[in-house]
Amino acid sequence: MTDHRPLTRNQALVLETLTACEEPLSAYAILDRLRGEGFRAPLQVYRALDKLLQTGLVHRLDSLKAFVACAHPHEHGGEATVAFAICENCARVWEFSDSTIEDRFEAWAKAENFLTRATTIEISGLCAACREAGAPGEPGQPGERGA
Amino acid sequence: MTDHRPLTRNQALVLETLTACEEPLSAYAILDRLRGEGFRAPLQVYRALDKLLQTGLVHRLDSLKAFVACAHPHEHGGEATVAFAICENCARVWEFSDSTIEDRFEAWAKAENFLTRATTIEISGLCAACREAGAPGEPGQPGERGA
DNA sequence: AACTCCGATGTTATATCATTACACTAATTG
DNA sequence: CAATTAGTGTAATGATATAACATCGGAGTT
Ligand SMILES: [Zn+2]
Ligand SMILES: [Zn+2]
Ligand SMILES: [Zn+2]
Ligand SMILES: [Zn+2]
Repeated sequence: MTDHRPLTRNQALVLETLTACEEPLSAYAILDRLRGEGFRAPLQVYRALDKLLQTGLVHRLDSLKAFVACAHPHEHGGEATVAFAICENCARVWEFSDSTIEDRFEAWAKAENFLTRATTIEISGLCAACREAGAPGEPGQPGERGA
Repeated sequence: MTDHRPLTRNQALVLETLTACEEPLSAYAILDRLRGEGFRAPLQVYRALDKLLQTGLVHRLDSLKAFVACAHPHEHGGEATVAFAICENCARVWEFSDSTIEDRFEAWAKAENFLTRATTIEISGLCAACREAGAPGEPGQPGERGA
């Protein structure tokens, strides 16, 4: 199923950009950072992202409309359900999974005869560092997304 | 916190539109359905939605970029974490909550000292009816979203 | 009534996110 | 070689969401 051919130049550049960045980046923010490498159009980014999403090297955060490199020690091929905690202040992301949570979702699906294909879990809030440093709105370090 | 003043005309119209529809609707789909009532611009819809989202009468499904009326028997004011199961074939949505799941998220947050503000859970797949009727991709009844 | 405040409204323009369409290149394979 | 497949470059377009500004109307005061 997982195709795993080596990454192309565009795919590698997009992945490097995301890996080098602590925060999620929008597709257009990635584009801007890769103009020096010859990127000119959104599609070049979106197409690379499509592939990286398929292979699990990158995740899309629906609540931010942005993308992050997978930073989780787990193997994503195993299709484990992953949750993302996103700090609204510094924009950092934590990936974690919990087998009990997975079990409960499976139980619900079984009871309802629902065939699960994908599960999206995103938690927004304040990370430990930002709780101490600043306040729930006061930017400690704003952590600008985008350009 | 919850303001609960009576709904304005625009808010009521948007809510009625969503309630009358079995599927989630995009803001622009709502706009199209309300042109007969005098709606002309996206902002009229988005502003009404903002209020309805605040009061919990409507939910936004990030994975669909669409909105649904709250159909859950629960009281949303209680801030219970709700999960949405979305059929990719017929677009119908099921809302449910599970205290064990909530407990596990709380446990993670406590361990990480993360202050949770909102939790988004969306499960995509095939509902029981569509599993029997059709196939995992073959449209039994496509269930067109949007216009 | 006149004044003020505040939430809602109407309208135009703009920003942001994502895809369609088409022509082309490179590697693979029979 | 021809056929297939994935990837690429470019322009145009579509879909989703917000900014900015003027106005309106009710509630509470004076
Ligand atoms: Zn991951
Ligand atoms: Zn933080
Ligand atoms: Zn609800
Ligand atoms: Zn269905």
